[in-house]
Amino acid sequence: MKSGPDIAMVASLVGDPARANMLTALMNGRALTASELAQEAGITPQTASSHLAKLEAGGLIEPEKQGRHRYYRLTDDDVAGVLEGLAGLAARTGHMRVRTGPKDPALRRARICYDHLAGDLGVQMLDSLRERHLVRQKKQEIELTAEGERFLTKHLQISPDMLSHPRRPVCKACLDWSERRHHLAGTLGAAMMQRFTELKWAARDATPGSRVVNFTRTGEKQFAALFGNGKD
Amino acid sequence: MKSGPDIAMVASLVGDPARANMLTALMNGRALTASELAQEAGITPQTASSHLAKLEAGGLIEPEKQGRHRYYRLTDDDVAGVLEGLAGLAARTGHMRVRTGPKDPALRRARICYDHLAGDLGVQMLDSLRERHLVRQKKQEIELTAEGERFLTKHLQISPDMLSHPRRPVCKACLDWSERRHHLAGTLGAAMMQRFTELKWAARDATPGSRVVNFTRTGEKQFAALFGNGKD
DNA sequence: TTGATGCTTCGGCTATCATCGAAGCATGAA
DNA sequence: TTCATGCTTCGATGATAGCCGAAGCATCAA
Repeated sequence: MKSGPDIAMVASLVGDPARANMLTALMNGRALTASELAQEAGITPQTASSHLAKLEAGGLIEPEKQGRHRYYRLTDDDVAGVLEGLAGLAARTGHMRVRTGPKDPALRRARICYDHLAGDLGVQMLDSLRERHLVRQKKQEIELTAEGERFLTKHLQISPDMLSHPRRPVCKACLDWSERRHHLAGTLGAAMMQRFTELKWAARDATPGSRVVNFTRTGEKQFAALFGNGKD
Repeated sequence: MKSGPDIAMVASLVGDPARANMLTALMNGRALTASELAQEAGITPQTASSHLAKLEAGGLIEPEKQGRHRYYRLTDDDVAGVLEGLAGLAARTGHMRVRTGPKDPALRRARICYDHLAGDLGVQMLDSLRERHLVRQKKQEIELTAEGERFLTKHLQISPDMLSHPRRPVCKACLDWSERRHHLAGTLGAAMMQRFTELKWAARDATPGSRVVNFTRTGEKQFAALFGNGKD
């Protein structure tokens, strides 16, 4: 007996246009919120919720809860590989797809996420802190090391005492919207962003509602000196 | 704008259980007839016809007409690769599938296809003829070489004059049912099969309706001496 | 020719499933 | 607390598509 669903089961998940749009939106590795995926697929949040539950049950995507948002990402590279394969088959039979263009590059580079720095530079900063053992990260848990405390005091005039808060962690990994990686949240993330502003290294964009963060020329140099990865 | 179907289009093709069963049946590379695929999927020929048309339009399978049969095979290895990927994703989420067991081994080994030899030995014979340049093959077109004519006369007492027929080609590639490869049809294929019978190398199985061809012990040796590939 | 087999097309039935409105939770802010 | 936001569940609707019976071609055999 042919038995159960097997490949038809997982293929039918990808077979729905709305779900396929969501999955392709996740193809670049970024994790997106449920609402963003709904908009990406052109459907209402209710419908998207139903689709996301199915995709998750099918093992194609994994959720990560973040405040009142719910981020979804592809389970792993195997899923992305199969999607690429399907795209390849579709492309050669003439079923091309118009790729949704890249978003605002400034938004990708640096922006405000709640009250801390996100985007390319935000991810780069946490990477740098981790590599130099100024913080220790286990999944979403981030801990400031003694070496890290000294670093903050010396270079940014941030004392560890300032960071304690009754209901908010000092450090926290926050999933980045434009990158697939984490950046630094928590009271430390907020304090650092505030310090960057005070030092006139960066400022939020003047446009109302914009989340873009503009770095000054000297600010960018200072930032790169502290957290640079040598690429810039 | 999200534009058209893209991966959802091709994924939905695989997403239907009946079509998925057909495709998995084709995964081993063999080409199957429409009716066989219908049986494999557990549906009526009409329904299967509709599915096969869609799969063909989607570029997943390719037809090869053969008499009143219509053989289908996967378009290429890319398709098989994507199917394997999907199977992998399905397997790890617990959606295993019971593989359909192998068919009658005797039928696979040697059988009558219309009036010529098919099965493992039939494919092996054409392979041998091709390797030794006794025939030249381009796709389904097969041509007997001068060297081939001498070979036939010497070893099987088949003269080229016997083979001409007003409406039937001397040589023709015929798609094998148990192998994915071609075997030799045409008046030459028929003449060779007839000669094997006359020489008492082989005989059709006594069971009525059976297409199995039984080789005698000496017949198998003689056959292997002429067309062997060294494996037996 | 007549009959048989393999496959396709047509028409209608049915069931599945995507979709959205409305309401219900959960989290965070004031 | 009260309000707002993000997401989910429930219920009903509507359209897509798989399915089969019947009939129509095409191929092969006698």
